[in-house]
Amino acid sequence: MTSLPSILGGLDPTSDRAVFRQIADQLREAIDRGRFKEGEKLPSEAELVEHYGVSRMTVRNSFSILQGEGLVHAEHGRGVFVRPRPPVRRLASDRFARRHREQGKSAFIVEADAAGSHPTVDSLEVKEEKAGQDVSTRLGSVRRVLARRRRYLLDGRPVEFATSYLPLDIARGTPIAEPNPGPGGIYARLEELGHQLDHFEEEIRARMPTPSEVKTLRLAPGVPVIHLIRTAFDTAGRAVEVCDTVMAADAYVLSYQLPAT
Amino acid sequence: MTSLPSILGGLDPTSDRAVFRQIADQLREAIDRGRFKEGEKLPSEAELVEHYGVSRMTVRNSFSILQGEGLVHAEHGRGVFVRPRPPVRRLASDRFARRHREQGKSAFIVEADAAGSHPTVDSLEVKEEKAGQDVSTRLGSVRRVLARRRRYLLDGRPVEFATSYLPLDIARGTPIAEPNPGPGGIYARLEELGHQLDHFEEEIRARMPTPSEVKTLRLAPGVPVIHLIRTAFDTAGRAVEVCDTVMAADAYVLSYQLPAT
DNA sequence: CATGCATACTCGTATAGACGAGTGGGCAAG
DNA sequence: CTTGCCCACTCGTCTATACGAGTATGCATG
Repeated sequence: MTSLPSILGGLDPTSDRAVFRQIADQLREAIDRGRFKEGEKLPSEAELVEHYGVSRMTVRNSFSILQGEGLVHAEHGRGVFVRPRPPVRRLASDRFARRHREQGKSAFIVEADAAGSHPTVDSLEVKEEKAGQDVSTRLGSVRRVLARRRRYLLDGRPVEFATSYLPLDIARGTPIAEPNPGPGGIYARLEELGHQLDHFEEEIRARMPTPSEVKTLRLAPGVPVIHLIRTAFDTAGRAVEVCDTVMAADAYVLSYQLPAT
Repeated sequence: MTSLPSILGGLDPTSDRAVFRQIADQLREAIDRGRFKEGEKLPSEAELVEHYGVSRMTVRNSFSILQGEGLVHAEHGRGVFVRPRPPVRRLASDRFARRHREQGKSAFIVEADAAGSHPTVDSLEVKEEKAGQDVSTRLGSVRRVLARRRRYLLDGRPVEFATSYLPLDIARGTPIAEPNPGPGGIYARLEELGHQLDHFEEEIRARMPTPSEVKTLRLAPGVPVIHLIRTAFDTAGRAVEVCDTVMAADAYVLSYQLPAT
């Protein structure tokens, strides 16, 4: 183990930059330079207190900055570690192409298998409920909807939480209202029911997670979520489904292909 | 002003939830319920110390949680305020359609004007430089590129920082290498130069900002960035431009339209 | 009336100390 | 050798205090 002073330097008392920021800066730089590698343990609070000659709260303050940036994570009783960048899942813009649907398996399963990961779907809930303001508007002023909630996991890690909303007059009494809608998912069923799909509209936001999202996605501090709202339109121009998806941002790259016409 | 106890309730000493989390929970809920409105000042640290009978650091700890969630922001000497949700800028997926280009103004200016905001572009830098690993790969192993850097502001607020990279054999000595490339932007110039555009590819990530991004975008704590990398392809299948964009996530909603074929 | 300063109130930074709780290694007892 | 406990080390939470610095308000002075 290399000695601390050789990695971390000292403080500049003349600087007007707060001490805890200077410490955070030095740790961040050391991480960026690879002096501390992914998954590696940073010096303990006590060691940094010793090295810099500051109080423990000041060191903790520095750590909390890095934690907020998603650079490190603390483990109670073990130490503070450089957060490994987890493998990412790519979502291609053609993931809902009919040709994929025709193969029967869901987009999530197919992609995960291809990437060599072990996909799971859990906490499936299917029920009728009152439509929220936003969903109601998007679906064209419907009052009640069928809601399909599910959570996706990759190698045991939750990465995505999604809810599909469908108008009752379309979904009630069909396979769509079943926990397992069958091969090709609900888009395949919609087309069988005569709702030929025309196009999708996707809205993307990024923000910090709510506490409840932190819980269901087991998010580390400093990890934002990608909030995607997709509306499916049939050839008659009617919105037949709204899918509200919250993804752990550190697990995803979205990819879109746009024509230049 | 309503009295604090009527809004905030007390602590549960039997709970194993940390005191500062309980306080954060109560404040968060009060904000969600609209007891504290956008832009409104929360009770001061001193008031909360009084109300809950805890030390100041504990209260500050609560605030720092809410700040990390992007719910509130502190102003030195003034107080802690509920962060207003700023007006968002929508990026439609047809924003690079040729018909828009033909009108001459840049997409950013047109959209901002339409939304009634006052758009600005600053810190324009145009220079030749060595291509980074990623850019080089995307452009097909070029070594040096023309880099065009600019920052976009809306009503004085920086919302986006973008860099375009173009292969030198395409851009050198053309209007693209000028600070102002002329009406329709560089895509119009590319087509005039014989590089008929075929399609774009966009990759989207979300993450917490680096300190340097916090600075140039003047980001509040708890605001993630959307990182968008767009590659433009001509009809010959060659990548003719890579545009690397970092956006303040609280200022944007991206919108894409996908065919269902 | 206008200016400017004093002052009270705000958050920012830092110290020092205390106890709790999770983790892991070593040692002693079986 | 295995089991189980103790202990050292780690981060988590909380208190109490101190001083600095930005903001706003009102009052005194000109």
